[in-house]
Amino acid sequence: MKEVVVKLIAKEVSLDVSEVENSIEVPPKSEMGDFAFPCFGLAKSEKKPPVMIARDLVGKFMVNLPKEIERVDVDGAYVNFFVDKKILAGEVLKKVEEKGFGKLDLGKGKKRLVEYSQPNTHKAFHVGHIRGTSLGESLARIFRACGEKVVQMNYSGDSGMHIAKWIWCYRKYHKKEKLSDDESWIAGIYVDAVKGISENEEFQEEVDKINRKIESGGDKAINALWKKTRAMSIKSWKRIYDELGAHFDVSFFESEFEEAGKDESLKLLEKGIAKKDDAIFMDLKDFGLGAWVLLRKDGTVLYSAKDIALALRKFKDYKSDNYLICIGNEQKLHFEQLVKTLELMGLKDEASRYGVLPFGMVRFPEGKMSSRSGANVLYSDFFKEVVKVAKDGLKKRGHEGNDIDKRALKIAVASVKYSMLKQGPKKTMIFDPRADVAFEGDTGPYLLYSYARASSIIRKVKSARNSVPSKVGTGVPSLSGKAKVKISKLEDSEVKLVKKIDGFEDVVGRAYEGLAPNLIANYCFELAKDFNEFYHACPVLGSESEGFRLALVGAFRLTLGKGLELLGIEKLEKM
RNA sequence: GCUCCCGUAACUCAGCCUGGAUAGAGUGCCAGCCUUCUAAGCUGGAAGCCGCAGGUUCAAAUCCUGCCGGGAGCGCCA
Repeated sequence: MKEVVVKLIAKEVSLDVSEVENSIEVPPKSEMGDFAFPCFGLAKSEKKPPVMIARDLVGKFMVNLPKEIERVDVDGAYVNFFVDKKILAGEVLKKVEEKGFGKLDLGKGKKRLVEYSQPNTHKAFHVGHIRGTSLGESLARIFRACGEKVVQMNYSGDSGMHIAKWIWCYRKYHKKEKLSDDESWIAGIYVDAVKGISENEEFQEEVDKINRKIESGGDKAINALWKKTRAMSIKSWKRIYDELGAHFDVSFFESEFEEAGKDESLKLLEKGIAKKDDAIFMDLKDFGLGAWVLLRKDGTVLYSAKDIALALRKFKDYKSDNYLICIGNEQKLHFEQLVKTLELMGLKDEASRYGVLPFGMVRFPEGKMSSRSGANVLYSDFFKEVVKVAKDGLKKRGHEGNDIDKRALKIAVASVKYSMLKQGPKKTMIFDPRADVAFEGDTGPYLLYSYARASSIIRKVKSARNSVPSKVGTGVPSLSGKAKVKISKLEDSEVKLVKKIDGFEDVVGRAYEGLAPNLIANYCFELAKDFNEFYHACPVLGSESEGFRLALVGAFRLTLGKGLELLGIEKLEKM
């Protein structure tokens, strides 16, 4: 539809097609038209006031209006175009039915590695991880929808000082307690360790000693304890990832990169790329990136060195056009230091393919949801609450059934993921469990509900068709859309919905370019809103335009379904 | 002190990349709508020096500069 308008304008104006295309806008109100062309920019070259240019253009357009355009109008310096809604609706329904709908080729042929989630063993999987996991998963899906080959990668911190602290604390204060895979117990010991060390400086020396023992692998008892507790943490993530619908093609652990990281650091020192004083470090002050320590003064390895080794592994085994890493804001500098170091190592090309998407912290409104793990809120504690709210909601509305727990969980996950994704990734987000887990308005459950409503209509038609097969040809129209549906005069809410559906691929493209799943989330909400307005204004079953409306419901359902998939939110046929 | 991010309605946020027509949602508040496809819904209303001050432009929430306020980071945590 837009192309028709573009062509029409380009013929009369001294701009080329792409310039016209970029300047076309959608008017703020639908009564003003479907497309608008502002004439301000032409004033200079035409040497005429914009208002007059607009008036002249409209005059020219009127002479030979293509059938897709109903009429043109002038409003100040704008030329407004009104398209034929029936033709538009027909085109949109046809487009949605096509196999490749929602698939773009912006990233065709591109290979990408996405690293995200990165939980630490022996520490809490907290709400910040939920944000990162949701973001990374959604991005991976968007990349794929745009034609990229994507490898989803997790990288977990199973080695390092935090492990030493945990083991130190367990052996010193909690030895009598039975090892448990209960998250809050595991996280609690870490918190206890941090507290203990901050109270007595000598304790850090004890921890350092354990750290050296872990790294050298010489102490059998410590090794066994590490192995066992590590496995417990990892086990607890499996359930979390299942619930969150996160998928990883490959999982790496820090412990795999200790040796290589150490070797690489020593090599850098030998080559004079790294420096040594107390510790071995990269001097990046000239680049405004400070100093980046690779090995401690006792020679043990830091996560910086491990990240270098990991990067080399990525380049070697997962050669990609882009290596994206999705991490918390507070680690931004660290990765800038990594990229600069790779550059200094002579890996300029690879370094330039490294991309960092830092996301903001998740905070809670003051005084709420504090937990024994400090400022962090554990995944399990938090989700228990949300699921309960979802289940109560289902019961309150009479949605019983033996799969109520399953549905409550899906609703809870949708709620949390949606509120994590609907905001721009950079922003520090204030997560108010009470508000964000409310299920009304701009929320995940609202999307699920809208989807379920559409599904319900379609179910009704199908069952009607099954029970009265003889009527197929007359009363109940085809759902496949292959049969032509008659489109009579459209209601406003129908037009609105059609136009919104039409905008889906555009949004996917922008989300892809901007690494911004929030655009898709916002779109899904608008789409659902338009559907609900339509749902209210236009009865489907038994109406005169049943055929068209059914097709429209189907198109909506399909589009929202694709949007939810890109967000990594599981659909629900029934609430 | 330096670097990065944020500042839009009472609250939580879109819009800013790529400047255009009276700045949009949701929540909360007020007033309505369930004998009709799921009321987790729909309709209407009140509510804004778009942090402040300059600059660029025919046109600035949007671009530039400075300031103010909040957050994060800045060598042996990850």
